[in-house]
Amino acid sequence: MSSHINQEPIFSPAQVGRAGEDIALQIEAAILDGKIPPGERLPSERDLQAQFHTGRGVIREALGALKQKGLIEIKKGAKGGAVVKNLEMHLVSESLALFLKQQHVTPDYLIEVRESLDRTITTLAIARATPEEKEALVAGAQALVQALGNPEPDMVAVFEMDRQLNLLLARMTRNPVFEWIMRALQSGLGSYDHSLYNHPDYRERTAFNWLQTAKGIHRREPLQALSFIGYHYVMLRACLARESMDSQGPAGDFPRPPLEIPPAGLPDSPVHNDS
Amino acid sequence: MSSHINQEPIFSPAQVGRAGEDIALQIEAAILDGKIPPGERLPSERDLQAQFHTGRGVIREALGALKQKGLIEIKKGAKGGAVVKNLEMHLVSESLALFLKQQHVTPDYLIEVRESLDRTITTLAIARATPEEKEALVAGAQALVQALGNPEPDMVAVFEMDRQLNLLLARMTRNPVFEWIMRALQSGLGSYDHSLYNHPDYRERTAFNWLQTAKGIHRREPLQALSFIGYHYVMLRACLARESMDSQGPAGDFPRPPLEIPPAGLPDSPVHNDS
DNA sequence: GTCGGGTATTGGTAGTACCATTCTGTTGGA
DNA sequence: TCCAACAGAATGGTACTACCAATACCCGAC
Repeated sequence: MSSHINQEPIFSPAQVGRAGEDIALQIEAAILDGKIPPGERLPSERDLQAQFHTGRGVIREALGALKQKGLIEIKKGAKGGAVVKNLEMHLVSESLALFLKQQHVTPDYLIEVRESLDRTITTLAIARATPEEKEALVAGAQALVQALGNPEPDMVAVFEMDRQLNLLLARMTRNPVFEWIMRALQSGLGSYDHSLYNHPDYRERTAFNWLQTAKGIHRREPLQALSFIGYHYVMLRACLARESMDSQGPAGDFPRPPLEIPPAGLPDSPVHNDS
Repeated sequence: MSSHINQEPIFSPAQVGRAGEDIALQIEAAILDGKIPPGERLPSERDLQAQFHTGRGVIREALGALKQKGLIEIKKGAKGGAVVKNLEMHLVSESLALFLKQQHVTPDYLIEVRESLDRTITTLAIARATPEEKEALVAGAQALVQALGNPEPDMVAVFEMDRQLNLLLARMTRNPVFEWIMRALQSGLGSYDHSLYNHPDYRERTAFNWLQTAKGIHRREPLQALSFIGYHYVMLRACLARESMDSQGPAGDFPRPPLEIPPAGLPDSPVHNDS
């Protein structure tokens, strides 16, 4: 049953001292070169042990490293073993999240990056997305507004709708790299973004602002869309600032947050609808 | 010699079936909670084996995972062992870079993202970097120009200088997330960027353009700096287009590249020097 | 005081044995 | 004929032992 990799010995015995890493690198290279396509099974640990002329512990260590990187998936039992799988985004995100945790990165940093990315993404989306996608974006934003109109909104669903809207927007750039970075940042930002929907003061304005952004994109009005994007981040920063004050100073009836928030209810009609 | 973690048993025996992961998670949590600060040594593998009531192989697997994540560093010999270290950014970036590699992203996508990122980074760097950093950037660009003035330039050194300039610029934003993304994209872009220095036609212009960019940042002239950034990517795209034509069509004396490149030798004096 | 070797500690590798899980094929009954 | 239950094989997971290799430290000879 060692005929999965039968063309010729892809792998060669490892050097001493770093056998585990060496083997992991060889297998990783074979995977990235496409010699072992996703879905294919690697030989069993005992077969690899024989191929590499090493102990099974070393093989397990190497496979463990690849599993950690997300390159393979290991299943037990007969017909189990290591299967090459497509890298999933969430692993990349996890790696970033780990880094952000240990470095104690404040939300400011993430918000800044996301705002700049959002601006580029919006511009590209206007230029490249199909009318159907733009309409889907507007429809999604309208659904978000509607969901928040409910006096007892399902917040989990709302968060997911927001997330999907962001990803759709990123996808509209026709550049997958934007979507990947966006996903990674989203998992890092996560809860911060949610706080915007948790405050009743910001909730409706945020959703309505999303709708305006979508409409701006649909009308192919970059400057308008960018204005709404900016307003989103103005609100997000103010919301987080208020939250941190709430948690530190004596909660209750302190003055309004330092950053003055424009009044709610941006008119829908003033922006001319005939494009 | 098990007194490094002597307050109380931080760790508890692991459940069966996923002992390795379980142990890795426990240690990781202890590290991220700050119970084991960076620089501290973990108990030896044999001590951990006793604490967790498990085999040494499992311990090695767990430590290997943490090492893979970059949370610890393992040294051999007496007084060796696993020491907690600060997460290095390049490891985190590697995660995204690995993903980009497996997805076979074309250079177009990466270039687009990098250009938009470069523009934001440049703007922020002008606003936030110290004068010393800006001078260092100019000095680095000058060194690059000088290195390429040599008829037989050390290309490896040139690539590294270019890389370092990019990272310095990203660091000047005071936002580590930009540096993270930059590093990830760099390791993905890598060789594409190098082609700019490999073509004699573009080599000097690229370095000179770097110098102009750095000077624009130093003079706090965002629009000028952005113009030079744009020119860099104009050249990069043209260079890659020519390369792909070279490799496909009959190489030799075909017409000039489709995208007309402005003449070399942008004047240094015309931009006013008195800021 | 300095150099050198011995020794203890610790990670790295090899190998074996056994357990747990999963699939597969066979067998026996309805 | 069909289906369910069981036995067996393949494979990863764990445990344990032994030994090798590198490193730091100590101690004695010079």
